[in-house]
Parts: sequence; C-alpha cells; structure tokens
Amino acid sequence: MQPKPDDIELRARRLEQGLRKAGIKLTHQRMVICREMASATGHPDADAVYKAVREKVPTIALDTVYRTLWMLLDLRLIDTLGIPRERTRFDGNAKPHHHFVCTKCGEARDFYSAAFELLEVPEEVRAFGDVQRTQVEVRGVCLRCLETSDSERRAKGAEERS
Amino acid sequence: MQPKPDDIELRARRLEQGLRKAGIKLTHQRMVICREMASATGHPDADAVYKAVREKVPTIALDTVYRTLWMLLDLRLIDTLGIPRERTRFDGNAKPHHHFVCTKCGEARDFYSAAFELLEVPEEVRAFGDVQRTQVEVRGVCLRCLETSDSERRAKGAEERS
DNA sequence: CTACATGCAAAGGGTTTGCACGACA
DNA sequence: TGTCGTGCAAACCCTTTGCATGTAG
Repeated sequence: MQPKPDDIELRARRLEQGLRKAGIKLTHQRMVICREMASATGHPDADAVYKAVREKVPTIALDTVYRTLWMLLDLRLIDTLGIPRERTRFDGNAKPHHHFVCTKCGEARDFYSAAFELLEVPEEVRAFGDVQRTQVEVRGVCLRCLETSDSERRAKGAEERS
Repeated sequence: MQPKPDDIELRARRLEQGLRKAGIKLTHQRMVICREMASATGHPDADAVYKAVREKVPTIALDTVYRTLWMLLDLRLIDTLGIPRERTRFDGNAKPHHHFVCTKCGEARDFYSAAFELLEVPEEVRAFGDVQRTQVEVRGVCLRCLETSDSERRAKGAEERS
C-alpha cells in the first residue's frame, strides 16, 4: 500500500513542478508539504499533515499547511474527499441516485441512471468490509458558474441551495 | 424537480414512521423537520433547514434541528453529501481511483477498477455543466468497525489515518 | 532588492454540550 | 407522572485572517 520510494520521489516532483509552473515560490515549507502529500497513503486532514511535517520543520505553522494544501487543490494537483470547504449537507432523497457536484459553488444535483445501479463492486473491495451502498459522484463546473464571476458564485450557490 | 404533494406526504410519512419504529417520540418540532426534509429538493445544510422550519415553528432552536437531522441520519432515513462529521481530508493520489468509505470511522480506502473508468455519464448530466471527473464512492462498514465497539472506532480511525 | 510567504495570535463560523424548563406517552 | 425533548447560551474545534517579520528569486 505504501508507495515505493521512487514513486514518492516522482509524485513529489509532480507537485513541485506544478507549483513552479504556476509561478509560485518554492519555499522549504512548501517542498516539505509536497513530499508529505506525495508519500501519504491515506487521506490525511490538515492537522495530520501538520503533525507529520513538523517533525522536519518544527517551526512550521498550521495555517501554512492549510494555505499550501488549498493552493495545491486549486491547482488540481491534489484532491479532497467529498466537497472542499463545505459544511454538512443533508439529502432526503430515499431513491437510489447519484450526484453532479459543482466544484466552484458546491451545488449538487441528483440524477438517476439504470446503468449506474448495475455497477458491480470489485471482489477486492468487498473484502474491505460490509458494502452498503454505491454512489457515483460526477464533478465538474455547473452552467451558472461557467458564466458567473468567481466572487458571485458561492453567494449564489448558498442562497439557492434549499 | 419539486416533488409532487403526494410524494412529499409519502416521504414525510416514511421519516416519521422510521422515528416511531425506533421508539422515538414524535414531537411537533421533529415532525416539522421531517416534513421539511421530505419536501427539500436540494441538499440543505442544517442552517437552511433551520430557517425553513422557523417559519412554522418560530421558537425552534438550531441545535434541535441538528439533533433531529443526526438522528435521522443514524437511522439511515436520510443521508449526507460526503462524509458526515468530517473535517476536510486531502488525497494525493493522482491516478484515477475510487473510494471505499467506512460510515462508522470515516476511513477511506482507494481502489482501482478498469470497469469504473469506462462509465459513461448520462446525456442529461452533461447538460448540467462541464464534467471533469467521475468517481465511485462505495459506502459501508470496514472490517475493523464490524468487530470494534462504537467508542473505540473514531479514535482508532483518526489515529491511523495518515 | 522587492514582492511574496511565513508565523503568530486572535477572530470567525459551524457544531456540540450542560442544564433547567416543558411536553409527549 | 416520569422520562425524554427542547431552548438557550456558552463551549468547542477547525479553519481563516491581519499583521509584522523573514526570505526566494
């Protein structure tokens, strides 16, 4: 499960190149955070990254970790589990369904697909535990966000969400 | 998109029956929250439910809304977008992959599937906006949680998450 | 050298908790 | 009537922000 040393090196380099290409200064702190994300096998939260990174740079601040992680996310060099920067949202739709999620405003729309209901979970996954449900998450940018400026997006998304 | 009145009635009843079957008192507040979740077309957060419900019960408290929603969730009568009660977690895996998520401890494990990469997004969904990525989320209970008591779960999950 | 990044500490915002009062069974 | 639920307000925790200092390019 743990990536091979060569892999880690490769993945770290990809992140650092990504930052450089975006014209962002490669500070010591940022490189250490990139290395940490490159070698992480799980899905660490900011605090876990902070703790790991502090062993190499004891003076690093938690908010530096946050700033770097959001930056990597904005550049699509890393990802998040679920929807980033979102509070908990509830879903009262009892019928099996799937979601299209806008990565800009967070709007989530339900859709149905007979084909998606037929998905067979790989054997390997069934060994992880007791499988209860399978849902497809399609990520993208909704029509409104495609034609709306950044500043207005979140406001509109929040207000029309009901 | 808005459910038909009959549908709302049906969905509300399902929620209320669920609570009753679990031996939980059907208070006025809980019924109003059930009705709100039954008629919600979107994916409201606790505050949106609170605001809607306050029009019918102006004295209701936000924490009552939270308590009721978590209760409905625990009974699997409603669902959440993403993983409930979780802080943001980051994912450094650049290869296309999918997740098995434990609904008890929050642990998420990556897996790969050639079949899942071939999924065709329905036409209808492409009309929602610019589709960037499709990911399958398998939910269930991991092996460890199947044999571990409730109290130990979150602690273990948090500690081994890296 | 100069713009940008960091560390610190305090603020912010969502969610939870303790407790006394109120209401369902 | 007794137990469980509610409202209130304070506490909590994760995340963000403002600002003075430090540093990569």
